[in-house]
Amino acid sequence: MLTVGRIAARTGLSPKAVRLYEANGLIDPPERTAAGYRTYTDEAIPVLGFIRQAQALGLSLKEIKDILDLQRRGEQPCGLVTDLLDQHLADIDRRIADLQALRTTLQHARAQADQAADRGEQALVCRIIESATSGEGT
Amino acid sequence: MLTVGRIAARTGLSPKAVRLYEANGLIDPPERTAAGYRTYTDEAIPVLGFIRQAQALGLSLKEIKDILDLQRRGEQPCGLVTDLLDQHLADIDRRIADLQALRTTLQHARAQADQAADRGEQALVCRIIESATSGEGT
DNA sequence: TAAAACCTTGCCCTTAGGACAAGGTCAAGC
DNA sequence: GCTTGACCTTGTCCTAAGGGCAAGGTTTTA
Repeated sequence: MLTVGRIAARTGLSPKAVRLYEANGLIDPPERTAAGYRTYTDEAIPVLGFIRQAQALGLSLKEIKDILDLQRRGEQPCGLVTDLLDQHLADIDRRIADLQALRTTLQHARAQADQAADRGEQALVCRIIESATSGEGT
Repeated sequence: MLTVGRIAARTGLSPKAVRLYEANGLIDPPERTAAGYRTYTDEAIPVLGFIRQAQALGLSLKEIKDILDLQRRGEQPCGLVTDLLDQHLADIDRRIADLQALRTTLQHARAQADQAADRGEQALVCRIIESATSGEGT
């Protein structure tokens, strides 16, 4: 009997995650035993694998659901998928740039630390942070 | 009267954020008017500015609180600050590397899209995602 | 004096589950 | 047949850092 724990183990997910995908409409609710246990068929395995892949590409559960919904309605989701991939690519570029700017700011702040340590200075809290004049968050 | 809205505007924060910092112990609870309005003194302004700076460097509220607690106890927080900065620097390097790997994977997946579009293929959902064989999350 | 603009607390919402509780159920061994 | 351990069920609370809204009280301005 392919219970939630077993199918989770087979797809590298946690049982909780599998139930969450069901609750969020990414996978169809499986049959239940008389006692209420979820019983999956092998058909569910590749769908869960797909979800894992898509998540690894940075897609959110909602985006993955939209893709799966399209496909379940018999439409070809490739257009949506390419759009999403393009968006995420642009987003990742932005985030990399932000992190690199932050890295520079942090390094600058860190460099002040040693100098300040020598002089035993202190400003409001620690000159190290206050001297970091321009920093954009993630 | 320096109300929460005014001090928030003066420090570039939202009133909600200022109240949150108070609830989380980053700033001291200010005096209240008879009606219960928070009334700040000018002394609170640089502290809020410090919080903003530290956040811009990627520190969490909890980390910032630890720094401020040290300082309020009269100890010099520079040691903690340098430790935190070093940790965040290493963390940022990891995240940049992860994002760059993800970017490569995404680009690979995206490149498949156009080819698949030509052939009108479809796999489980869309070959685009399933062909992205190795992808590590953020 | 009346209305606009501000303040108060409290609650629900966001992501993608993790941890835990209380209780029911299945599989194995004796 | 029965026990025990491993598994399942639902439900709740928790994460970070607030945003948004509601109901109601206050201050300020016209």
